[in-house]
Amino acid sequence: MTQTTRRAASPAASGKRMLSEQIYAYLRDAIMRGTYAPGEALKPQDLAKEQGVSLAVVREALVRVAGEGLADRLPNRGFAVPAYSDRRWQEIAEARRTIEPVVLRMSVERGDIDWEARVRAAHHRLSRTPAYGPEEPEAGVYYSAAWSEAHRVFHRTLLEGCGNPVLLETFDRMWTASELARRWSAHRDPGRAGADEHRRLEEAAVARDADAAAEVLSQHLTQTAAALTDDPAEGPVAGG
Amino acid sequence: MTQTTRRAASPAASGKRMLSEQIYAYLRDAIMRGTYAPGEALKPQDLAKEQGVSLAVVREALVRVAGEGLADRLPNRGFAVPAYSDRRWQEIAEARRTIEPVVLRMSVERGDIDWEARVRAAHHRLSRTPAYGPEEPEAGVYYSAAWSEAHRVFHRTLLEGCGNPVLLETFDRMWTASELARRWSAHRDPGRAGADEHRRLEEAAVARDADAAAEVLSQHLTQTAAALTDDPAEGPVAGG
DNA sequence: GGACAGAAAATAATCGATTATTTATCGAAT
DNA sequence: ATTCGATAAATAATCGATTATTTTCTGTCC
Repeated sequence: MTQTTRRAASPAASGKRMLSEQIYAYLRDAIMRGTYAPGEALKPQDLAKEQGVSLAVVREALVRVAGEGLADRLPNRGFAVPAYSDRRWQEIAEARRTIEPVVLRMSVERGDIDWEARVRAAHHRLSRTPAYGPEEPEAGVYYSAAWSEAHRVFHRTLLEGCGNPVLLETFDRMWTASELARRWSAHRDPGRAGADEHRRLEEAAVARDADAAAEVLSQHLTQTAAALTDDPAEGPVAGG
Repeated sequence: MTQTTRRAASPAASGKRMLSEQIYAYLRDAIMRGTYAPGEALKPQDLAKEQGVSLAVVREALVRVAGEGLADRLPNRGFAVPAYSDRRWQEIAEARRTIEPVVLRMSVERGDIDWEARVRAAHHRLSRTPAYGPEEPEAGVYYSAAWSEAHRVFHRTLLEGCGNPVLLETFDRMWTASELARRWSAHRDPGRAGADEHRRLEEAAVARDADAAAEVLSQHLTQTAAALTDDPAEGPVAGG
């Protein structure tokens, strides 16, 4: 609490030294990592004591988290980790299948050399990052944090050629929802990632084959969804 | 302040009697209506005194509003009405052109009879609602609140046949951003609405002509963007 | 006359405590 | 034994005040 002129307590905290920001980041990360079970109540008092801050900052962080869809809010009943149904996950997956191929097509048509280079770099990093790090095998954690981030960056980079921040914000939102829902999906598949599809995505992108890229992405997303809904043996695809 | 057991102060306030909710609704409406100039600071103290509540509730409302993109937030510098550039508006318009026709196609292919009926109802209401009500001619207000709402409902209803809440949330978000950016766009066009295009949209939808519907919507959005960027004389289209 | 340092004012961020609502507990009546 | 109702505990929502940061207003020095 008494943060009298505390400077850069968190690592690499250059510009933002706002207490609520830290708590927000903590909550977001904790929920995404599966620290709290779905449906579990997020009690401001417990969090405040646990994090050593006042109720106000916890509350502000919770409001932000809820605004992003990472927490449900019931009037006079507080906040809770959202309990995504399989149906919900399918809706998110369908939304991604609907939007991302179109954006990817735009990206391939517009992206410049720098974009191509970044796609190559992102794919390289993804392909060389082990999906399962030597991390502690907590419940609900299926991929290393490094791989999850590399995965996200690759998919985002693919779309960044479109040059439209609004569309990229839409991607970010859906990716977050997708990752959260996937974590708690009933039929989650801890199988290996779709490395081959990622490779084909990269190739189609730098080859400027918009149709092929869009098609591969569409299949990739479809298989991902199928792998989580049906029997895992059917589609050994895990990536998003 | 002293809200000792205040019951249903606001009209039709049945379920939600949360102070922060009211302030949130007020702020959202005020910003969308253009009550505050773009770039203007939203000072919690002033708002708190003005609305008769404490800082905490104003702060919570501001955090929510900022999360929706209806306010900018600068660390240690408070909140402010976002100052959208024309470039920003074009990005939003492009995002809508990219996504909405695809969703409309899906909607036309999936919508049931009930959806058809609601499309007809929404269009009827829109076509019979005067765009310019006898409201006080405040600065920045170009359409009556009733018409704006009917307009939004019509466009949303067109897409609701898709049956995917995630895609509809995306629409809601973009519509909000679009309306806000349009209000403060440099080249705003107070001309009459694209009533004819709305009629053609309705026809194509209930006729189950997905291609035509998507094409008309794409043109509609393109013309709307063009009308605000170029000389207003070029494209006398105002609707979204 | 302009730039700079320092004090003063304004505003943002945070805190501790109060009030209101919901949830849990317990006992009486059927 | 179960349901209903009142009380007690827990938790959410709100408030008033405190602390920290930024901005504004000086007056001085060059």
